[in-house]
Amino acid sequence: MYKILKTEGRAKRALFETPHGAVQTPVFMNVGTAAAIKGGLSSEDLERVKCLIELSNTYHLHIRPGDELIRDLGGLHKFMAWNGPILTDSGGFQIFSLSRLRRIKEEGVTFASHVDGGKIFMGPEESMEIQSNLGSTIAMAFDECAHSRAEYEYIRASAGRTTRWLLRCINRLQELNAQSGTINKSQMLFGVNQGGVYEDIRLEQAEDIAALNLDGYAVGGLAVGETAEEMYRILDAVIPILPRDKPTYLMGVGTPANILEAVERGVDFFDCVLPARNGRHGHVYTDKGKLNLLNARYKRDDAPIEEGCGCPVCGRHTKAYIRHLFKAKEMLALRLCVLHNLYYYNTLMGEIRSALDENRFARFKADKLAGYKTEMPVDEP
RNA sequence: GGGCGGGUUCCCGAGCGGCCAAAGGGAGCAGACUGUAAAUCUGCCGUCAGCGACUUCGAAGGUUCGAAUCCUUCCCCUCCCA
Repeated sequence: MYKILKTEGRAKRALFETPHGAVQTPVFMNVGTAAAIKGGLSSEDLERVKCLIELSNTYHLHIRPGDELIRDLGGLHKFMAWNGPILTDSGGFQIFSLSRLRRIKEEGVTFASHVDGGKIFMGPEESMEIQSNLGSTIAMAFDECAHSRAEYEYIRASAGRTTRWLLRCINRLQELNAQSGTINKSQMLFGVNQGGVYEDIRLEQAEDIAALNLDGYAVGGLAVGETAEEMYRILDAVIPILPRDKPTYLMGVGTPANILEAVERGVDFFDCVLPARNGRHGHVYTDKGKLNLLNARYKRDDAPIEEGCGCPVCGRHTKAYIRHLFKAKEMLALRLCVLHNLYYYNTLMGEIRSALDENRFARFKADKLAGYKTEMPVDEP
């Protein structure tokens, strides 16, 4: 299922086979939380920007339109007309991001729906049932993504609970996969490492879940307030503990620089809202750094976002035009920038894979990072 | 020709003796955004190098310790009546 093709230091170049197609890693998962890429992209656009795997969210689809409805309509793949692999996030992140609207207990979490304020209970079993109804390729274990500034004792308790929840996820998903009527009977499960910025908690929790023979292992709770250096430190400590013969997934990360650093440390899967959100906000990625197309300096710039870029946008449109679209509040502006950014990310991953294939990743990474400092605005390394 | 209501900082628009460089929008400029409550949020936005000074509220005079706010004249705009 997961086959390492090449390694360079701790970096892995692998092939992950799924019932919905093979995924070449390292890979960036394109985030379509509510079964759509924000900015007005369709599943057809995902193909155009070379997306290899899409990510949707359990919590959002459970609230609207409802996972049972999606199951009745044939599952998420059919619903959104995307035949490639889909990973569904468990709803765990919402425990963190809807912090004022929830209560956490051992059984699970009670949320207030951000849509209508109604109470929603979700525990490991509920999350698995929802993800089973969605029929995604990979289900994520229901975890708690605590804030990195949380107290040690809280993080310790939270990480322990995440491990106990994982055991319940495994059991429930096994049952669901065995049921008749289940859309994807070979739905896979990734567990999540937690522990904030505390290495001892991280390591202990990682050892606990590493013993569970999951389909993959995620590192969660990073890029949520700590510095990039702390994040890399945690990765340095945790990744070696996780099974090397299983894919690893750094949840919610990150900037191109973050991804390069994490690949070097052995991460296979990434996902991040940045390319889509920044695109909607007029920020676009290039090999020279991130550009803010809203800036007045692009008013008369008749060059594409990036010279030589093969995306559906750069061959046709200029920065001046896209800036005008933003100023005129045309939704095309958002769409064009998201298309470019996703293409940029997916292409970056392709370049990373080629570099690993040819054993020149270290050099590639150094060159790329140096390039990001060329233009004025650059993401935090 | 008579009458009503008006002219406020780039635009719209509040203010109607001191707490007014002047509310609020818009535009403009810049910043933020990392498992998406996010086509969002924040800051700046008369001039000068300052929490200080200077120049502004159609124009010119005047009243007052003090005026965008009151008075006089003038210029312009809207609407109504002839």
